Formats: sequence, structure tokens, C-alpha cells
Amino acid sequence: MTSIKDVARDVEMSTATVSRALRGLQGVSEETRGRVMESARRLGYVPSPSAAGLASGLTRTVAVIVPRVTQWFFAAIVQGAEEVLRERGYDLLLYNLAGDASARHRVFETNLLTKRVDAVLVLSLKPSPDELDRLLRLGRPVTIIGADMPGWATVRIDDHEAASTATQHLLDLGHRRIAYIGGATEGVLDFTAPSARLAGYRCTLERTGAPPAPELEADGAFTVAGGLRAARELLSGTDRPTAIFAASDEMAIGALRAAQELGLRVPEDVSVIGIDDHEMASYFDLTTVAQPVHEQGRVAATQVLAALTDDHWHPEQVILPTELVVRRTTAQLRT
Amino acid sequence: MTSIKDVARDVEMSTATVSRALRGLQGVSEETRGRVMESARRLGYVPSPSAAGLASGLTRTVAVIVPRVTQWFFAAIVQGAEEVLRERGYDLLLYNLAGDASARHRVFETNLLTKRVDAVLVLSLKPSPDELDRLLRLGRPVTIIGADMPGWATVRIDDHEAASTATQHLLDLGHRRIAYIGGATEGVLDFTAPSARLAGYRCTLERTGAPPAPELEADGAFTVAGGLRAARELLSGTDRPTAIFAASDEMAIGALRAAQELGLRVPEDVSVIGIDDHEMASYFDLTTVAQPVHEQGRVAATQVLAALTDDHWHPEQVILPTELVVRRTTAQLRT
DNA sequence: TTGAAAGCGCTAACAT
DNA sequence: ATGTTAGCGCTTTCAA
Repeated sequence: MTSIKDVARDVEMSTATVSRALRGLQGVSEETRGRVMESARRLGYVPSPSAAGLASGLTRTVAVIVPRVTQWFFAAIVQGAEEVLRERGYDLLLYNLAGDASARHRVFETNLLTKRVDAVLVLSLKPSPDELDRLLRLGRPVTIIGADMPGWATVRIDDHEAASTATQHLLDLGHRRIAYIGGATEGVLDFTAPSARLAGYRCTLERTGAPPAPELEADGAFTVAGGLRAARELLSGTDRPTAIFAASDEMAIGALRAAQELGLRVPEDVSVIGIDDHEMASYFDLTTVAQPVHEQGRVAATQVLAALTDDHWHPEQVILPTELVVRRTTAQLRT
Repeated sequence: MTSIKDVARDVEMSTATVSRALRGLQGVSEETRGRVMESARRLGYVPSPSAAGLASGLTRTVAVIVPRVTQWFFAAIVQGAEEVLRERGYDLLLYNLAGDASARHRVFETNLLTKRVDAVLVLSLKPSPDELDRLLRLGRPVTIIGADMPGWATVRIDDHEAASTATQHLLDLGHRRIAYIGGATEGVLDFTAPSARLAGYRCTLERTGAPPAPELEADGAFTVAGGLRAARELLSGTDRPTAIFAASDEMAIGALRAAQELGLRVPEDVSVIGIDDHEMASYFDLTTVAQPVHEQGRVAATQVLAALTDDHWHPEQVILPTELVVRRTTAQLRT
């Protein structure tokens, strides 16, 4: 393996100069840089990240902690983050918790990340106080995506508002019995969105004078299967809701399925709206409140990289806009 | 930052012994190991992967090169691989090409990976001869998933057979005008599955005496949108096919959509079958040839780790079984 | 603009 | 079972 030393010998210069030339630092004459680059190429020089990391304390690697890569939403954020990291020459270390508490424990509790990454991106997880403490002690930039964590750098949408938009859309269509399918407001993969969305739903309903009814609120675990189960329950009782607001498109898709199973037509018999604008949403004709998923990944990555370079940077809370996308699963209430 | 040296000083032993104790090597008395562990914990010792990597030449990191994480199929494989890597204490470096030729170039051409990872997993990509050459010169275990590359360690399904199963299912239902939606057999994100599946389709048709008709073969680019476009075309002509076999579930979902747009009922007017058993397949009632996606990731990861530890290991070609899953998008031909 | 030299934190070969 | 001793390949003062 040819090292910086071989190149130095080849161009008859010190390794220090070669290192500087290779990294594009200033204070190297153009002629020298040219000779170094040429020699490096000719000798097939490949830098050693381990050696650079050991010497500089920087790894040019960012950890991304994700609840489940198999969920389109998370994968899209990862993709966004990867793009900007790659552009800037950073590598992405993926930690997929996949609903596994021990995986979560391993990533947060052991100081696994300490000397391994320059920054951390946490997706849609609400770290516990203890976990936050460990993240803080990493002494590295951390950005949290999709959760509201005051004092931390975050990138998210206004979940309360998004839920409000969805609920209001149904109200505007004349619906009054509006069910809500959400998710546990705490647990292994908890984040702050579920509670904010639930609150947005309740608030908006209350403004109409209609008090939220507990029997209209169900847990769909933010999965298609969960949404299916929840909607089955909601729709099979007597006095069923005329509309369902699911806090995620996947749950909404489950709800569509439940309606179909029960012989209910959408939107004639029941309207359904979700949040996300999932890649499959348009194929289900799903009305939804779209959020810029991919973009959240890009912004978060940009943010940690800025923290890494800017001398005095301080945590920022970015809130990205959402937009109501009306398709064909919501319609005027039939009287 | 406390290092191995601090622990050595604390327990009054050499760094070599501490290193051995920490790594669980044999040749360390139980008493010593205990004291070292206790001291390490007490001092808040965190190992430095860079230092270990530099000294040992091993990074305990595996690169996973994926066409697009946002596609469920790839994400599921990544998840499978991540599980076994994590169990064994390896980290996963994600390289997402996302249809970007320059990203592909960057990963393969520059020797980015050389001193960075211990092994490489390549998903559903057919490396060019030049790329294969570079992979080979990494001198590291490489496993290719979803492509048929003789001489290399691979994990995949029998694509020819899977396509045959799907086609035969349609034939068994009485269909004769069976269209095929596949994907380019070369390009930036090419792999060997498209051609094998096309061949399986053609072969099976030929056995019935029906020569494959070029006008029944379309390109759906392995995406929902592509499948939609292709099926629109196929279904709007005169003498339209009575069944469509899409080489992936996503394209099949697009085909379902096209049928719906054109006012055709599935399966009464047209049968549709896919390959994969995508997580959304059951919600579309899609008949498909299921493949063990997650498992392919696990097997591939297990394979490279074995290559890393076994003294004399040689590349193996693992073929995982597929299974016809009949749902409600295929039915007997109506005469 | 360049060089000398120390050292980042660990592993591994060789001793004992 | 434990210690000694070289590095691994790079970055980073400090000097020139």
C-alpha cells in the first residue's frame, strides 16, 4: 500500500508538504501541488481515513440513527442526507433501530459513536433525558429531525398545524364525526409528532364546538397494519365516523383497506386523509398534508456540516412548510 | 479523552495487556481482565476505531452500495444486513447511488473504499468489468446481491424461474395474450435480473407454442410510474392483453393503476402479477412471486463476515427460494 | 513555501 | 500471563 511517505520520497519533499498539497490547503506552490498530485495518481496513492482520523480527531463520517429504514419516510430522509454528505465528502454510518430496544440501547448507551463520527443525525426519535445527556457529551453537532426538542438543532414540520390543516379540510367538507388514528405518544420509537398531531386534531375540532370524543381516537402505530386494525374498529361500530384523519399516510392506507373490507366506499361513505404524501399516496388517490421529506434530510445534513465548519454556530430550529394535497379520498359530507 | 494508556496506568499494567483484556483475547488472567474492565468503566474509557484501524488494518465496517434506499426492496435488504452486522459489532457505511452516475463513479472509481471498510455488499447492481476489477483489487470480501456474477460471492433468487412461475400461473388460468413489463437490461442501475426475468417469461410462453410478441413487452423501469406508463400503453391498444406480468411489484402496482384509469376491472378484464411481495402488495391484493428480501440481506452479511474470519473461504453462490402468492389480481380468463 | 519532529491511540511481534 | 517495542499513516505545531 503506497502511503504519503512514498509520494513524499517520489517528489523529494516532506510528508508535511505532501499532506498539505493533497488536502488542498493553502501555502503550497502551484508547481509543488501539481507534482504531488501527479505523483499520487501515478503511484496509486489512496489516503487512509484511519490515520487521518487518528491524527486529526475528525473522521469525515456522520452517524444517522433511524427507527426503520424500510419505512419510506425514513429512507427518503436518509437519501436526502446522504446526497449532501456525499457532495461534501462525508460518509454516512447507518444505525437502524428497527424497533429493537437493544439496538437503541447499544447506539445511545455505549459510547459507540464517540470517536467514530463527527456529527449525528437522529430521525424521528425523542431521545430520553439520559440519551440527550449522552448526545450532548459527545461534544459533536447533533441534529434531530422530526421532533420538537427545544435547545437542540432540529428540522421538522409544524405537526400541530399539519394536523390542524387536515382536520380543517374535513370540517370544511361538512364532516363532524371525524375519527383520528395516531400512535403511541411514548415507547421505544416515540417522537414528539404523535402528540403534536393529536393536539392539532383536538384543538381544531374544539374550535367547532365539538368536543373530541375518546371513542373516535385510535392507535395505528404509524404502520399500514396498525391503521387497518384501528380503522376496522372505528368503522364497524354503530354511529361510525364519516371521516378519518390518519396521522400518517401509511395508516391512512390501512384505513382505506379497512373501508374496502367493510364494503364502504371512499369517499362516498367515508373520507380519509393522511399526512406525509407518501410515494404511494397518489396511487391510492389519497388526500394528504404533504411534507418535504427528502428536503428535511438535506437541511439536517447541511446543518450539521455547517456546525462542523462555522466557528461559532448555534443550534437552529428549522420548520419546513406543509401543503394540503387534495386527491380523491375526501369529499363533501353526504347528508 | 481517556485512552488505553490511562487504563494501563490505573491498573499498573502494560497497554498490551489492557488491549488484550479489553478485546476479550485469551491469555489474560480472569483477575486482570476484571480489574481492567472495571478501571475502563470507571475512567470512562472509549476505544478509538481510528487507532485500532490504523494499527490492525481492520475497520470493523462494511460498505453497502445500494441503487436507491427509498425503494422498499433495497431498504429491506439493508435492514437485514444491518441486523447481522450489528450483532457482530460491525458498522454499516451506506452508499446510495440514487440513479446518479457520478455517485456510482465516485464509489467505484476512486478507491474510496480501499482503506475504509473490511468488506463490501453490492445490491442489485451489475458492476462493469472495470468496476469488478476495482472491487477485486480491494482485496476484501465482496458479496453481490440480486445479480448473477459467476465467480463472485452472490445471494439472489432464481430470476428465470421466478418469471417462469409467474408466467405459468397466468397460462394455467387460461391466458394466452400475456404482456410483460420489465426494465432496461442495461444502464446506470442495471443488474442481471431484468434479462433473466424477461428470458423466463419468453421461455415459458414459447413452451405453449405461443411465440413472444414484441408488442407485448414494455419497459417499466422498475418503478410504479414506469409500470403505469407501460401498462397504459399496453392496455389502450386494440387486441389488448388479458394479463400482465410485471417483473416487480412496484411496476405491477403501476399497472393496476393504469387499468383503473382505463376503466378496466382487475382481475375480470385483466389479470396482473408481480414479483417481490412488496410490503404494500397485500394492500393492493396483488398476486406475486414472493422472494425473501430481508433474508437476502442477512445471508449476504453473514457471508462477508464468514469470509473475514474463516481462514480459507471461497465465494459461494446462494440462491434463495421464491413462492407464488395468489391474491386477487389474477383470475381465470373470461371467455 | 517548505521541513523536522512529535504524537494521535492502538495492535502485534517478540520477549520474558 | 504479561511486558517491550515498533510501528500503522497521517496531521500539526514550530522552525526555517
